[in-house]
Parts: sequence; C-alpha cells; structure tokens
Amino acid sequence: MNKPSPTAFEKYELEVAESVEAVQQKIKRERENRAYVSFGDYQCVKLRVEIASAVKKSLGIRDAGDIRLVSPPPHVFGDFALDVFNLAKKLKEKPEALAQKIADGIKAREGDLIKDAFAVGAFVNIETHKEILYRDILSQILELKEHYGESDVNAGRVAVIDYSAPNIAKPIGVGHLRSTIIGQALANIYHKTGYSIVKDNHLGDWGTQFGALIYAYQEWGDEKKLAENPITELKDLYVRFHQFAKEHPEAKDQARELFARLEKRDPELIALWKRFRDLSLQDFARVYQRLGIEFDTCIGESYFTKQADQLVDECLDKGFCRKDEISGAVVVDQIEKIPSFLLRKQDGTSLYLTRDLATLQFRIKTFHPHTILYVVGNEQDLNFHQLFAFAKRAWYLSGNTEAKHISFGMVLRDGKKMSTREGTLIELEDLISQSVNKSKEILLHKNPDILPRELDEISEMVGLGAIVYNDLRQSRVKNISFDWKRMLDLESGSAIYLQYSYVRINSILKKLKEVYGGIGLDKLEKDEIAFEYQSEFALAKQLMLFPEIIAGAQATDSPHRIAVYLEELALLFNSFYDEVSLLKTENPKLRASRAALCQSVALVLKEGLGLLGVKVPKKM
RNA sequence: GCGCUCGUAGCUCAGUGGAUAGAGCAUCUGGCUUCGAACCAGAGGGUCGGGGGUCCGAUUCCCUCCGAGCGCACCA
Repeated sequence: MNKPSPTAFEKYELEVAESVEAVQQKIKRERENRAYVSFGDYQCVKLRVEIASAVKKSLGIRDAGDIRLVSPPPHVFGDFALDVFNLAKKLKEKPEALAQKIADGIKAREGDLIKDAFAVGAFVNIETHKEILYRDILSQILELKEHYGESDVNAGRVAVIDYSAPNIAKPIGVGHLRSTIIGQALANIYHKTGYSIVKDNHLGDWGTQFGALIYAYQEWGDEKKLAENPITELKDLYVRFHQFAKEHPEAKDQARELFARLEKRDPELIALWKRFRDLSLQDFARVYQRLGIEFDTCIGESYFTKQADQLVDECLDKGFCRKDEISGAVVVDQIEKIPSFLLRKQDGTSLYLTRDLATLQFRIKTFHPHTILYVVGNEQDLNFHQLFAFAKRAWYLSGNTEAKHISFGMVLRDGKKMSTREGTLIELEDLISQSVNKSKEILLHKNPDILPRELDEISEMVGLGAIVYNDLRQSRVKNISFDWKRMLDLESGSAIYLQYSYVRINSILKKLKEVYGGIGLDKLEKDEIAFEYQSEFALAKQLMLFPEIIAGAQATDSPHRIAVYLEELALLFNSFYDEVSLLKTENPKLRASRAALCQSVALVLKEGLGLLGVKVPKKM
C-alpha cells in the first residue's frame, strides 16, 4: 500500500488531538492547583446557619429542615423573614404557635448576627445586628475583590459544555446566537462555582447538506465569488440548491449520493469539504472574537463518523438495535414512550443522532465529566430524549455522568421560525453592526466630546452588551420574538442601564480622589465601616446575596437570575445615589465607608455582567 | 392525531406552594445653580388564558378545555 502525505482529514484529526491534550492538561492543573473560596464563609450562608441553629435551639430539635431566607414585604418590620409552615407540618404544631415559640426562643438568646425576632402569623421576622452585618459584608467583598461570588460548591467537577455549534457553510444566524450566548454564560457561571470547563464548539460540519452543497458548487460554483466572500457564496449555493430541488427532486438523490461518497472519504470531495470548513471557521472567528468567546475544542460532527459506524455495529451485536429486513436501515425501536428512530440509513451513512452518540462516548472517555450540557434549541427536545434514553440503555451513559439538554426557546420573526433555506434568516454580523452603530449614535448624542477611539471601543461594549443582555435577561425556555426596534432600543431596561450605573460609580470614586486626595479606604479599619441610611443597608443586603445567586443560577442553568439580580442591585444603587452625596459627606470614616459600598457595588456589577458576557466601560 | 414547551399589567418580562403578585417600557405628576437626569420619587393600570380538583393556603402541583410555538425515523 502506498502511503501518501497526510490527507486533509488526517491533519484535522491531528489538530483535534492537540486541542484535546491541552484541555486535559488544563483540567489536571485546575485539579491540582486551583484555590477555592469556601461557600460556607459567605455572610449569606453564615446567617442562614445561625438562624437554623437558633431555630433548633428554640425548639430543642435536631433538624430544622431547609431554611429559606426571604425579605419581608415592605409593610412588615424586619431584615429577614422565615416561614414556618413546613416545619409546623413536620412537628404537627400550629404554625402561629410555632412561629411564636421560635421568636421567643431567638429573643431570649442573642446571636452574633441575630438581634431580635417577632412572630407575625406563621412568619418569624428577624432583625439582625445591621452594623455588624454591614461591616462584615463590605469587608469581605473588599478582601475577595474579583473572587467575590466564587465558591467551591462544585469543586473538582468537570463539565463539558456543547454550545454555539453553527453549521459550516452558513452564516451564523440569530438562532445560533442564543446557544452561543447562553452556553458562554453557563460556562462562566459553572466555572465560578468550582467546575472545570470544557467549552466545545460542536460544529455542524457533516451531513447530507454537504452533498447538497457539493452538488450546488459543482453545478453553479463561482471561484471568484467564493474567494471574495466565502460564506455568502456558500449560503447562496445552498439556497439555490433548495430552490432547484423543488422543481427537480432527483437532485436530492444525487446530493445524498455525494454525501455517501463523502462519508467514504472520497479524496476529491473531502478536499472540497475541508476547504468549505476552513473558510467558514475563518469567518466565524471574527464574530467569536467580538463576543469575547474562545472555545477549548472545535470538534465537529465530522470527527465522529468512523466511531459512529463502529458504534452502530457494536449495538447491532449486542442487540440494542436491529437491521430492518426490508429497507436495510438500522432501527432503534420505541423506548417506553419515546418514538423509534434510525441509527443508520439505507445507504449506510450516519445520522446526526448516531454521531451525537459517538460524541457522547468520546466525551465521557476523554474528559470523565460529571456533567455534559447540550445548549441546543427546543426544536431538538425529542432528539435529546432519544439520545439519552438510548445511551442509557446501551450503557454509554451511566450514573457517573449527568447529561442535560439545556433547551431554549426559538427566535421567531413574525411568529415564525427563520430559515436559511427560505432566506429569512437574520445574520448575526448584520445584527451586531446595527446595534453598534445605534450605540454610537446614542453615545455621541449624550456625549458629543467623546474621542473617536473611545467611541469605537465603548460603542462596541454597549452595542454587543445590548444584544447579549436582551437574550440573557429572560428565562431561556421561552420563545423570543425578534424585533429590530426593541433589540436596538438601548435606552430602556437593558445592559446600558447597568453599564451606566457602573460608570457613575467610577465617576464618583474618581471625583472623591480629586477632592480628598483618595477615597480613604486605606485609612479605614474594618470596625469603622458604618452606614447611616436604610438605602445603604439595603444595598449591602443585596450584595450579600451574590454568591447564592450565582450558585442558584448554576443549579438551575438560569443565567437570567443573575440579570434580574443585577437590575435590582442597580435600582437600589441609583436610589441610594439620589439620597446620599459622597462628596458632601463630612465625616471621613462615613465617607470612606460609602466609598467602600460604591466600590463593592461596582465590583459586583462588573463581575455579574462579566458572567453574562457583557463588558463594562470606565466611562461612556 | 400524538408528544414537549409557553400563556402573569396596554407592551416586554420576573416571581413558582405561603404575608397586600413585582420590574422595565408606555401614560400621568413631581425632582438638575448640588458626586453624570442614560437618573430618582410617586400615581394609575392585574378575574396570573377559561373551568374543575388537591391543600389550612394555588399564579405555582394535578386534570380538562382554549390559544401560541416546536417536534413526531432515512434533515441537522
């Protein structure tokens, strides 16, 4: 056998092997060296533990169940509230009487943080030593700085996050944008709670569509156009094929045949495919860079064709699936209520689900993940049910790994799905440039003296922030109706409000330095931190919750919880800003305390937005 | 036809067994000689799609109907 120089495909396999090796090293390093902030050290946790212990002592019981801390409604006195319904049920007592008992018990013995308690109906309203709590919260944030909010709740775990996954030879549309944005946010959030992350861009670089594309390229391909504007030309070819195939159904058969040849690694077709892939990746890199996204691996579906084939043979041997007598396709019969599906087509080629199965096997073998997240739209709900059910049945997926489909709603335009085939897709780059241009207009309008270089930089942060935030501020399961106007409406409750709040704080701190020669934190001892107004304490209370909010966002795969939290924080800050002037605060200790508060708010805003993938400018 | 998801203020959305269901936008009323008004304070606006059920208590859980979206093997 003659052994020529490595083929295009072999080179690609080498690239993958290198990136995989690098990630494995990263995971190993993190496992050995990463330092964690202990979740139990946070004030929000300490307070809960203290309350739980007070409840237990008051009642003389061992287990107080889960303590849920909430703020009492505005008309009720107290810093925190506790409802006793569940505990009452467990102890078979009347809720009102139990609440009274707990309140009396807490009253009788003052704790480190708890000062007093009052029963109102079935609620116990708790008053804390505000000045101590305030001091502890701020000093902790100032000490931990950008590490504030990190925790060890998932220390030592590995998560593979499969997101973005655009299709080669098509422009990235706003549909894949959701996966990209949500996936990136989840990667950040998971990492913050202790996970080691494998960010994998599972490119759609295989499938019958490439038969169609190659067919179209061979029929109508234009070298000049392809060199000038690769993605546009490839997209046009793809759309043209589908228009043509409507009139000439036989073209579809020919496309399928071309794909079958591709799967057999026909050198001529593989070379063409590799070229389309490389051109597409170059194009995607531009958008990813603007969004600040870097993947650990870009292992496309194409990588798994061989493994998929072997896997199907294996499953046939073991009887997990069967060959259909008539068609010759490989079938998996209905599993419980999940409809049956194919693992191999009549012509012997693989399917999306087959390759995904091989991918799953590969990921488990290679990274030993505790969790695998598939950030893919809800149109694929059934596929993931099928994938997971079969993977469990065939023992590719065991109890050591949890595979989750992070489903999300679709971006609909006029109540309908957008499609490349129909040409109704909105391209991500168009969206970004429109948003950035709109931001430029607004920035220039608000601040005509801004320098051109600053304008470019800031409008990029504001424009991209608007797009990203618009997506992440709402819970992911619901459909988003696409609306240019709303998306680019930067003045309303969007990232710009949070960015503006951050900028204002920066401005205050800068001014403090100018007027007083410093913000005074260096001269402030921990026990000198103090506050005067309720609005200051309310802010600290909100700051205290940040670590729990992150942990909750991770546990429920809900980035929007962070967005909602940050909006509440900014609202509280702007209210405080209106009430209190730092520059006019005469007492240097109080002034420094307020500077500490502002700095903490700024820090949490920046970190929180950072988790969502939104950057903050220093001024705007 | 079957399956999954969604339905909360005029609009966009939070809340999900517990105290009087909350934000933003829009509307109206106030607040810049005062740290950036891209802001703040306040007002109006709700049969939480309809109807049943479970529960001391349901917007939240169950059933049913209505409406919307998405799927239902040789696409991804």
